[in-house]
Amino acid sequence: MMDKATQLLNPMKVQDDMEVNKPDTATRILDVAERLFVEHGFEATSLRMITQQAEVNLAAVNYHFGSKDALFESVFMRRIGPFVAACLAELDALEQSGQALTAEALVLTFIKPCLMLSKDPTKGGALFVRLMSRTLVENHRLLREALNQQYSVFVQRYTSAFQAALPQFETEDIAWRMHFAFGVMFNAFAGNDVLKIFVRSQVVSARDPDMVVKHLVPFVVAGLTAPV
Amino acid sequence: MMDKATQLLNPMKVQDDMEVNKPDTATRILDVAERLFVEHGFEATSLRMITQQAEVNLAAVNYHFGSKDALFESVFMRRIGPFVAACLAELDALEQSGQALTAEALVLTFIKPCLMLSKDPTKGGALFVRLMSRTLVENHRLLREALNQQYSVFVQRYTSAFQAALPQFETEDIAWRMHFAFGVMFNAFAGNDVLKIFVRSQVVSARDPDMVVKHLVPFVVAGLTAPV
DNA sequence: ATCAAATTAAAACGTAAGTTTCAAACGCTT
DNA sequence: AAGCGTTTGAAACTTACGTTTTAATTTGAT
Repeated sequence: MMDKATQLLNPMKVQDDMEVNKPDTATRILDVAERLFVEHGFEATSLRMITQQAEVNLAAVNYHFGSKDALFESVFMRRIGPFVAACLAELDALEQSGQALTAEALVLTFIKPCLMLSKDPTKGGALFVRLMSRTLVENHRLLREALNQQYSVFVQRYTSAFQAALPQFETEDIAWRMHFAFGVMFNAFAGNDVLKIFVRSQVVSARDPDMVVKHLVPFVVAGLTAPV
Repeated sequence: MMDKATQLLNPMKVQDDMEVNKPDTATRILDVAERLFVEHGFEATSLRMITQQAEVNLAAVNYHFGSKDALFESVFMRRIGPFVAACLAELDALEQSGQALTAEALVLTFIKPCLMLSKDPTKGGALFVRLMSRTLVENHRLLREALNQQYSVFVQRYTSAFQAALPQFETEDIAWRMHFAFGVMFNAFAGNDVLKIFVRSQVVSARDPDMVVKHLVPFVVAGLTAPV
């Protein structure tokens, strides 16, 4: 298997393809797998569904990724790194800007990357947050280990920042509020709507990311800053 | 197959059992299936896992419920009806009590049934809300149809109530806030914690329902009543 | 042009899934 | 006690899954 670094050094390869802009096999698998994992979940998505829609051979998955488990990990890891990095960059920028460290400003450091991703199809679009959401409830063992080791800094940074922004609250209160706040935000961008179980067409279903943010920010900020 | 009504007329049957308090086959299947569906999801739970743990024969599932799909529907429907009824009863009680129709009071009409269920193992305990949560993201087609027809009144009643409690907001704003509010509440009781993906032990993980409520109510009420 | 490595293709493998079958056991009425 | 509908039990069936194997093909460097 040729590694990514080698591929990037030879971009002419794609020009030889008959079909223009058709990504290589591994990328096509990742793209289709991401969409199907989000739509149907990990277990309900078969390698045959993936390879058919990606127009690649069945064996290509095991050749490029090793196993279905490893494919899922690759799908997830492709997105999580850049996303966390974007959030931390926003945090850095805010802290070094000299602006007041308010709850709203902190919320926006998370929302802006979400919004950016939601609008960029090449970065998985709105699919990524939905993938996170599904991953959360499906609770993959392997993923937990890797994420704990690599991205615990994400929570630590936000915890410190919120403690600085909301000094009037105790650590435990802040933990609860962060728990709720990130929950709402993730579910909002993922389009999870409990009420949609019961009624057919909610206004909320038309999920324009900008509209989500417009209503989401006041709600979350109010929750975070509410008196105990 | 003997129907439930007939069974209830013959309670002596259980007394004949060697093992005391051992529910009948169908109930044992429902109980185990509920737990496994919550823990592993619908697709990842096999009928063989269920029947082994329930100590019943494999064919019993198809005999009593018809199919795995139908079993899931039975598992879900056993809980949703009483839960919605409990919420509506709280709503009725509140509206007829003459108390002020505040956002907090409305929130409590939802939270009290959640809390009640969470503490009653015979009613599925905390499992039910987690089942709702998983069902939401797994998005079963069959279930949607049934729920839309039966329980749209749930959303309608709460929508009317919140419109009365928050007359200063427009209908669309209220729809968004309800969307967020019910999302937080469901996820709180379901124990879904996005941050738990990144760090091993959150305080929130120790999920005492009373603690959840204590922190949840101020957060949700603040979000619902925040100025636009 | 040639050769070795990387990739793709087709087929088969072993396993586990949901479902079905049919006989045995049980429970209730007569 | 007999008979009949209900329930349970053990086994087999069909299908689909993830994976492996082997050969064909393509690719890139010599």
